[in-house]
Amino acid sequence: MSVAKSPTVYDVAERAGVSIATVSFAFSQPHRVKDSTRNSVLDAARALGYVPSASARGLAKGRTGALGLFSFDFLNFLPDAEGMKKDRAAAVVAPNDDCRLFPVWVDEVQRGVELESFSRGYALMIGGGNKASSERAVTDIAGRVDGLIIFPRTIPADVTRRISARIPVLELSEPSHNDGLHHVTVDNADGVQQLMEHLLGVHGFRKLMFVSIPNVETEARYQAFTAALRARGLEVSPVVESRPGASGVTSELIRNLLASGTLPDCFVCANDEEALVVMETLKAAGVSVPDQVAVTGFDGVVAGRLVSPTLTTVRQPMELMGRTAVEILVDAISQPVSPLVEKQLPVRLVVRESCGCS
Amino acid sequence: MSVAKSPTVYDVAERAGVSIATVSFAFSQPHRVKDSTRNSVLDAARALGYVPSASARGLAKGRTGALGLFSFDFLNFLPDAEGMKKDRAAAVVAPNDDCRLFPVWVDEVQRGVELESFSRGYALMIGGGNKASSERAVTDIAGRVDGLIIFPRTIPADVTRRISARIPVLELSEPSHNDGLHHVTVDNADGVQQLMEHLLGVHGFRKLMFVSIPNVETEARYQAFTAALRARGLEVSPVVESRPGASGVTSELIRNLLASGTLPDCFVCANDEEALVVMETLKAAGVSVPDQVAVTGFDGVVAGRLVSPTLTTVRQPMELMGRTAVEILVDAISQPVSPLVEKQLPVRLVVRESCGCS
DNA sequence: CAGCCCGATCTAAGCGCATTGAGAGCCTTA
DNA sequence: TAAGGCTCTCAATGCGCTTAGATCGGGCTG
Repeated sequence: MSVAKSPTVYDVAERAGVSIATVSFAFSQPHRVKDSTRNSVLDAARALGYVPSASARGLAKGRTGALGLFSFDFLNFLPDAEGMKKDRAAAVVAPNDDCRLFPVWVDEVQRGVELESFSRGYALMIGGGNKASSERAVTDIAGRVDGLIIFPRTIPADVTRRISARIPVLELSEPSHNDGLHHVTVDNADGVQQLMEHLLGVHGFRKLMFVSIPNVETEARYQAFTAALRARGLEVSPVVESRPGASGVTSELIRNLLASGTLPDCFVCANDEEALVVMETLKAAGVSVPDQVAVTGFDGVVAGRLVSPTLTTVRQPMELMGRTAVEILVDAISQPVSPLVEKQLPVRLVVRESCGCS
Repeated sequence: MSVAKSPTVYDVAERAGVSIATVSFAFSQPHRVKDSTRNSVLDAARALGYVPSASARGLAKGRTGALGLFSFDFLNFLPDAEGMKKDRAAAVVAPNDDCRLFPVWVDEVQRGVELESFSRGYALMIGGGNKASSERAVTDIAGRVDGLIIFPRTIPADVTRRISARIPVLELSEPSHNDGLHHVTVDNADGVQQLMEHLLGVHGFRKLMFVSIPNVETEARYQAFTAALRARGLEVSPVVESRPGASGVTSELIRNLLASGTLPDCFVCANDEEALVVMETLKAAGVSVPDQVAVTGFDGVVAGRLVSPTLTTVRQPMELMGRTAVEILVDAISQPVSPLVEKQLPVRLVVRESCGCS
């Protein structure tokens, strides 16, 4: 409210009858200042309502004391977001209760990043933005922090390269050769192998199809999928390619399979999001899951526990991924010449109903 | 990785053969610079990997372009957090699958804050910290932003007062007289009234007990609770006082009620968190919900949909609360002498199983 | 052709803090 | 008593950027 110019070190110094250096020391290096002096400085600061400017501090120290997380652009990413924004009134009365929109895995990772940052004394700067302003948005937040975490496939390589010359940058993705970034990811191959052992061994499925948006993450999962099939001498069907948000494509493919009577025993989806679309499509087509066909996912998002049947999946340790990322960045910040770190975390099979287990 | 000092406006200016002012203009006021000049500046910036320093910019402009959100201290707030941290290995294999810990309502509000901030071109600074360093932590983030959002009962009044003299501050709580803060809250009274109409009208309950940690929010809900009872001439039992995280207290009280055979028709809980504790306690005591006693909550968190029976509750428009908060702050930032805003948002009854509906 | 105006660019002065090197007292020690 | 060693404090400088005001060439007008 009050528009009074906010007090600075100068004001505090004057009121306490000392120099600004002493004020600064009183806060940052208490032992260098006599007790009585420090107290009078702190009193003056309190009386004036002094709040140190992080901008000035950051500029002077060459560090901001904050970490950055560049998030997906939910405004474009989430199918309903635009509609929700347009129809604000509707949102009031019928708030978004769709767990496919929140929390997604990004949110769980973010929670881990938050917790670990706070406990290490860093503030967290979260950025996001629409595609159009993407580069602007990311350099904007890069300029505010001492280290940056980014989600896979959100930022062009040349931009991350430029930023990583300034501060350490960690991407939550499979290591990419010589990209100058730290990496934290999960053991995709092992996860799929655990899953396939269950599907092939316990359920005895023989005909399985992989559903995926092709990218680096899903590629690793697909390789493990085909390897498991080949190891048992089973046939490998072509991938069912879906597209983000475009459930139309997936549903058309599934309808074709239905029409030709070539439905597999199980749809192995590259992630939970896909799996939920597939399940919805099957339900709409009157196909029973898991009686007529099984469905599995990968990630372990909350939505998978809310659908019926509940989703069998491979759970990623998302909070831990976030914490680990912070840990690596903090180390890199304190030791600027340390080598790039690439860490792979374990995953865990979560058997629920959609594979045919009860 | 590279420890090369990162380039500044000076470097860019030199390479482009212009003054630093021109570099600055090329970015912030493109129309003031001739096209050819601007291009050569941008080329130079790109070639050097220039990333503007937000600290310097913030200092020069007197604004940071970021909003702040001061979060609960989850490290102390969440019962399991400490254990999880200690046993990191366990967290890897058995990550936290408990929806009572995530997402809680705070997280949903945060999502709204994020989305609205991004779409308005603000970055979001998230702060948190342990109680010991609370004041330090909050002034730290206050020093980094142009406006601050805080959750109820997280920060002492004298601290918020001091900060609000510097930047606009909004608390997500019932307005408190003359505290110098903006407020966004929900219509607690209306929510409870909708709920009570359902419980008294549809279900015909006559004996209801209120379960609560007493504070400003729950007080408003309790008042509406007693008002509804009195309006129908029903008796008002004393509040069952619970304590955060201390399910022991609640369960002891409930056990007493059981022993004395004075179980009510329904436990009306001040929020979902309480309700989940009550349901768990009842289940442990072998009492069937909703057959022997009904339970209701308030908030509409995800966990309420995952328990069995699913939780009847009053849903707050959490994402909208976050968005609204940002909206108010952004206005306040652009018009420093505007009056304090207090906004109340509508809520909605969500009837599920725990009240006895199917 | 002098006088103006205007666009494009530059010069210079901070923004609020951290930090270095030096000064001012004061206490020890020889 | 002088010299040396402390402790506490200060003056001064720079961090990288924005921006008001000055400058400098044209192009126009009369």
